[in-house]
Amino acid sequence: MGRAPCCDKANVTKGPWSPEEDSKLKGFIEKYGTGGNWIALPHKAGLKRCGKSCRLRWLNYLRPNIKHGEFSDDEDQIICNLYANIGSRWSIIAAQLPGRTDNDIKNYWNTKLKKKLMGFFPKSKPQHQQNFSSPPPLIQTPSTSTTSTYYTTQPNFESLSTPSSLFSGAFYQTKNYNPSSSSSGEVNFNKGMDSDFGVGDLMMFYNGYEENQRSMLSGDGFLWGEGSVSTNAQLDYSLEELKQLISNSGSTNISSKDACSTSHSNNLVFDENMTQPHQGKVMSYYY
DNA sequence: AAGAGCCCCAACCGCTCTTTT
DNA sequence: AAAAAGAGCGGTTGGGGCTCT
Repeated sequence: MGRAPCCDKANVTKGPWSPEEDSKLKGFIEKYGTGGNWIALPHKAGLKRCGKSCRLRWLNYLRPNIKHGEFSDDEDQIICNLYANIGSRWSIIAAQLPGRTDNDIKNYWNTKLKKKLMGFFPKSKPQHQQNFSSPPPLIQTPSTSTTSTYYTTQPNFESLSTPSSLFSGAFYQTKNYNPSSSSSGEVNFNKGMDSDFGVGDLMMFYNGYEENQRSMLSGDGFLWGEGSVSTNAQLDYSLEELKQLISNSGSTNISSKDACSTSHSNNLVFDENMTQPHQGKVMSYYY
């Protein structure tokens, strides 16, 4: 038996929101809150909209302190860094960028940032590659007001200085790597870790050469692949310089530097002490 | 000036996860 | 413990606006 629809699809308005609808929704939520029930909210607010649609509209557009418009270089860096570490976990990435929504970041990544970064990648594999015979090193960095906990295969991306430095490490998205959230706002990366190994799809970038590989996720939460990961050619350009390079030339001809930066500019921290029964180490994310 | 093609982004869809009954 | 309901997430789409020819 299929699941009942969340709303009567025949009797709900779809498409762009009108100013009247916006003001009704905004006014209602400001006065009464969401009541923890989005499904019932449109009826109470006098809107012919699906609850999910109301939620989306509120979260992505109407709620206070939403930031629209140009992303700053700092925001670019944070997005790139987190994407390189955790993949398309937009909600988690959005939590690091006050005022930005997951939808915004997702759109920005898909339409602009990805292209901006890809524009730098040569179409050939790098000369030097390094095989992982053991789990990759962890990053431990001081945190600011927010703390994220992930693991990475790359020592760090120095200030996210350039696209190629961003992606010279493993660039992965694995099906077994799904953070779950608790009501306290803590996200635990413990799914799929009950067994000793999980196998997921690993996407890797060899300084621009993209390919899918199989990856292994061990019981203690480390991920490493069967393939190799580029470690060369970090480019210490500022984002502004990169933008200039993009605009100046379609072909990139950038001298390489050491790929492995040693400074720790991000705020990803691995808490080795956090464990859960039967589930090995836990990756935690606080915000 | 007009048509075609492209780009961007708001919104939808369908799925999984969490909570409630 | 199981089922149902609700919340949240990520992928995808469609249309409006912009740019190019």
